[in-house]
Amino acid sequence: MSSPPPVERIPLSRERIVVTALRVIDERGLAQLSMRRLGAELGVEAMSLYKHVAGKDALLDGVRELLLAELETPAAPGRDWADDLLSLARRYRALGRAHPEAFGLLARGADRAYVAGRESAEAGLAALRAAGFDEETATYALRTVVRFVLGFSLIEMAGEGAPAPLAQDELDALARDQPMVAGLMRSLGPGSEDALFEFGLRALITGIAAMGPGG
Amino acid sequence: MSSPPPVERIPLSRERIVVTALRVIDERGLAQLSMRRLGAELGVEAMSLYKHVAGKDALLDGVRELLLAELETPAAPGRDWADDLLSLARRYRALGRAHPEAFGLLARGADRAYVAGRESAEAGLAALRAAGFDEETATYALRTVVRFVLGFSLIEMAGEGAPAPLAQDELDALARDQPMVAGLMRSLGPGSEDALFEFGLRALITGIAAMGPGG
DNA sequence: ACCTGAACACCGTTCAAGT
DNA sequence: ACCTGAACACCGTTCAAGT
Repeated sequence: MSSPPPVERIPLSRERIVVTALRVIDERGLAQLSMRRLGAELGVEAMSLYKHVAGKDALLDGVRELLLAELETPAAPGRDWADDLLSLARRYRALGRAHPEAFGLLARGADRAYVAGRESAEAGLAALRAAGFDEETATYALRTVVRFVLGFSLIEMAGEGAPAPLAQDELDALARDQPMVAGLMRSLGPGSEDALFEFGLRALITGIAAMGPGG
Repeated sequence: MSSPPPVERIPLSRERIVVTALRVIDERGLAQLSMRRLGAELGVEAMSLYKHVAGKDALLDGVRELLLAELETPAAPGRDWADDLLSLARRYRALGRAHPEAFGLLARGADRAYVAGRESAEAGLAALRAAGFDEETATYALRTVVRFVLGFSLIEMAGEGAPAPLAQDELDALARDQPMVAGLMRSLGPGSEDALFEFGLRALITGIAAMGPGG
């Protein structure tokens, strides 16, 4: 009876810490995440976090896992292997668009993406084998698509808002000496990312098809 | 006569600072580069650097330019557009292998790569146009290859030495539920990067060829 | 058991002062 | 003109002390 009312404060836990870290990154940017700020966000001193995560690197490992957990949706099986790979690639890029500030974390330890997306990956490999690809070619095909989309998105998300800050004299020299490159530079910018992604993905799938049993 | 012997000390300059910064990154890693350490390396207090570079971000801009300047070699024209694109891609990846620690800087402001590699880029575009590709398709083809190789290398260089630190229980679950993905995981590692790169590049070129006038 | 305060060894950057 | 010293507002992390 004389004890105080139940405290509002939810106890710290690794999960609460990691979820809050991702939210801070989403809202303020990766560079703004510090142990001290994260502690403040949780109503706690920074030093308390160390009871639940080994350090900042371990915290970022947790954020990466959380991110990749979002990748896997109950992927409906596609009509064929090409459909499966297109779907996997597009869901990957959508993850980047949902968390552009955090996406850079996925550059390191990219192999964990296969565990996170294991159901989609298994379906993709099965579809490739069913179409007559041998094990090695099927493996390379899937790894190539994953590498492409991860690399593509990393650069896209890192580029955010820095289109082409070239000095005027550089642009003039370019227009004089390499006019086609100058034309290409003008086409750069966020507006062309969707088309570029689909172009590259289509080229890759076409090229992979040519390496299969029928190619 | 009474003046001291000419000082050994070379005066600071933006170029000396940037060149030294790249050396520090190459030798000790990007995370180890600080204004204070760089000053020490140059025999100067950190604060003196601010007379020559606006800040750490401007310094890293300079390092990126220095890096990209290495990309351009007097590229002998290839036999055809596919040859030109293959050569550009391989020189890009070689740059990554030469400076794995610094390569991550190229994720941001990736468009500057076209200026740095402008001679190769112009040659590639010219070869595509000569083969009958229209301007838009030629532009997308070149941009796709550049994006692919930059993204591929970024992930490769960021991965350095972290093959697949999966826990045993994760591996067991994977072998049970997604055996093909488990097989794929075993194939990961630095030893397969060359083959993966060539596979992806070949697929991409094949797919691009199929989008050209003869496809 | 869980959280805190103080401390350590660092950061990037500014600015008045020295030479 | 060029460099420095001291300072400011931060970092990640450790550890003895508090509750």
